[in-house]
Amino acid sequence: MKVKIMSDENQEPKERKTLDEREKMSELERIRHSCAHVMATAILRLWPEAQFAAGPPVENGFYYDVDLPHRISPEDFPKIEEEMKKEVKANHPFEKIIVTREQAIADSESGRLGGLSERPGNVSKFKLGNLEAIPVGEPISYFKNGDFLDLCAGPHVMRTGNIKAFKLTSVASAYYKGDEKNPQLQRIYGTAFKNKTELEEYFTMLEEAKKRDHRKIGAEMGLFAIDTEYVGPGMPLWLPKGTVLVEELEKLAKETEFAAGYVRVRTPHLAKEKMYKTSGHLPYYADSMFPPMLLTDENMESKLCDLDKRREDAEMEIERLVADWKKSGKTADLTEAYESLNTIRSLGGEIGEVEGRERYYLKAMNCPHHHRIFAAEPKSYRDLPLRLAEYGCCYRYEQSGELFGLMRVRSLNMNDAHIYCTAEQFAAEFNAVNEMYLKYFKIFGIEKYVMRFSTHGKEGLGKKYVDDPELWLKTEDMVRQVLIDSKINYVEVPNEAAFYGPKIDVQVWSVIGREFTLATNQVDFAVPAKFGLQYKDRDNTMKTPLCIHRAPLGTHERFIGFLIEHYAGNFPLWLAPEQVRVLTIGEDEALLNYAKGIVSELRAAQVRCEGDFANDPIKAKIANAEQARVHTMLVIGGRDLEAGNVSVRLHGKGPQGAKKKEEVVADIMTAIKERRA
RNA sequence: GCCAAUGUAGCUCAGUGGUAGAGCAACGGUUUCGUAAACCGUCGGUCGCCGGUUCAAUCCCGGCCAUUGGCUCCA
Repeated sequence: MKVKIMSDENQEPKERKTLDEREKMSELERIRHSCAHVMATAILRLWPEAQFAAGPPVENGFYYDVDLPHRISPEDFPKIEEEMKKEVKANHPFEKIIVTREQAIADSESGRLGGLSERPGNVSKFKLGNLEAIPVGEPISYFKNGDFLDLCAGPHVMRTGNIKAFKLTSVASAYYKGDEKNPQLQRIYGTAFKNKTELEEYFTMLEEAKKRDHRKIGAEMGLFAIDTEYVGPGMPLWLPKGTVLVEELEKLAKETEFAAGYVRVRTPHLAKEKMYKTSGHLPYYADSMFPPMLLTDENMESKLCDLDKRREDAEMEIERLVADWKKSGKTADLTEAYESLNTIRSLGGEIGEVEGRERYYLKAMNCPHHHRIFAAEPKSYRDLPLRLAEYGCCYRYEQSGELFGLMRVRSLNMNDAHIYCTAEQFAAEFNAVNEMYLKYFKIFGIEKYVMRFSTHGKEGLGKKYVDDPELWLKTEDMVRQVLIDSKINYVEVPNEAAFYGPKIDVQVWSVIGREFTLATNQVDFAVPAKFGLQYKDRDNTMKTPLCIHRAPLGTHERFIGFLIEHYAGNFPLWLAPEQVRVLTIGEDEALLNYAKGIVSELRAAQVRCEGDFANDPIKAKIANAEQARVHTMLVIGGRDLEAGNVSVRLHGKGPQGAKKKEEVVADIMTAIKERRA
């Protein structure tokens, strides 16, 4: 199962690890890295022609990239594992051998490196490539276990027998050195632990994690559905219970933003091509947008149809002339016919190009629309900061292999807002946005987070993106200062900025260890100018505002996906799709009236309350309610009726005893109002 | 988009070269039960879609679609 996802971080370290850093490998990493060598040994016994590339330890195990005509499938795992066991049992030492570069090159060319023996004609090409990456002066070493000789800096465990517990897990493809231009290799994943118990615990943990998977819980609770046949992949339908989550989040955002001085706007889902040409999104982002819609009027349709017919006729005429020519043997003049065809063809192109044929795009982001709202009315410095907020629905054409439940979708609702401000106002505004993040983290009990501050690379200054190096540096300094001043947990990542400015991504981890980029916060000093956005300053001159893009709750889709796993579907009362269920014991009329009265009272107070008055034993009703993850169950029998009580039971926490009805209702209302955890 | 695996009832899963089963859910009854499942019955499937091999395909082969695990990408 995928534990690390949505990472902006490249899995492969961009910089080579130094030998000192490698020496710091933990015991477990050494075991795993050594296990990768053992796996390579096993694969070579089965397929001696295999060529290996890189085999590092990773977060939950290890992999080794291999090039092999035979496609390894999970069916091959048992026999590979069998060979691995033999190698472990042989208990070969991992011998370190220091060699010269010349020696290493010679051993690669003979096919010896990454092999069990010399393999004439089968050059260890990837090892040769790896050698080139080793800086001059750094010692070059081999590690040898049994017959397997590998170019490797180590470190390893002492002997193959030290690998006590391992299992192969999956196959994937990967590009050599992670570069799309390089050949694809088969990446065989496995994991290893210090002992069998820990290995088993790991797989048990994976099973547990599966139970919290938002896709599973989403289906169980009836939160969302993805109808790939009729709606399309990556475009979730929010079912009634999931919509509750959506609307509660919107309510939270609207209240928070209102208090922070935001104003709300609404915009269409489409815009003309000019919008995205102006914003500069098209050249950078076209692949991620749905293809444009081409608008033609009826007149043009018929013209194009007519042309199609004329073109076909012209082509047939040429065919006929050619056929006659062949048949009769007499030369014929085709010039005229071809000229006619070409004229028709060019007419088609012209019609396609003429004005009036508009391209519309589904919006992939809300900012350009908001910029046009800024532009809709003249602005003065008194209007700033202007904070435009919208839960805007965007569409992104994510690659098919990227779609993943609610976490990576093609239709998304962003908790979006754009803050237009002056450079002087920037720090305070940016800081207020950060405060908002922290407020939300507190409400949801998100303790582990990191803000990734993405800046442009040095070589990118003034070239790749916005051609104003000074502005870049100045803005980055402002952001950095705010982050430092607010003592927020952040890391700086060069080279990953948006094309219009530096950005901050907020990374969080769900309880099952999944990593998410939840929210984003970007500085834009480029696009407002492209749209000619200006305000009149005190000195009566026109100036361009800065813009902060921010989405503390990210998108509904990803945030709710995260929340489902975070809470394992056991939402706090304020979020729970079904907050209260009243369960009756027996069918006495007075009892039913009492129960129905409670349901009405709670619903009148906007509490999501249902009644289960069915003809089932109370045990069954409770089992149903527990399974549906109803937050609060109010069990009512004869005893409660007489005393004016309700017996409270909380989901996952069991019975809480009988209490006065008024007291319970009041407590429910307070817990919801406070968004109690 | 690339590599691999998977696709049987709403859900979880059996199964076979001779057109399919179980449990739960749903529906209809019976049951009147105090904190996680009372009993009986009924309904439910073009075995992902399209094509091929075959007397016969859910099963074998090919293509497509979708999902999953990775890779690449991610404003």
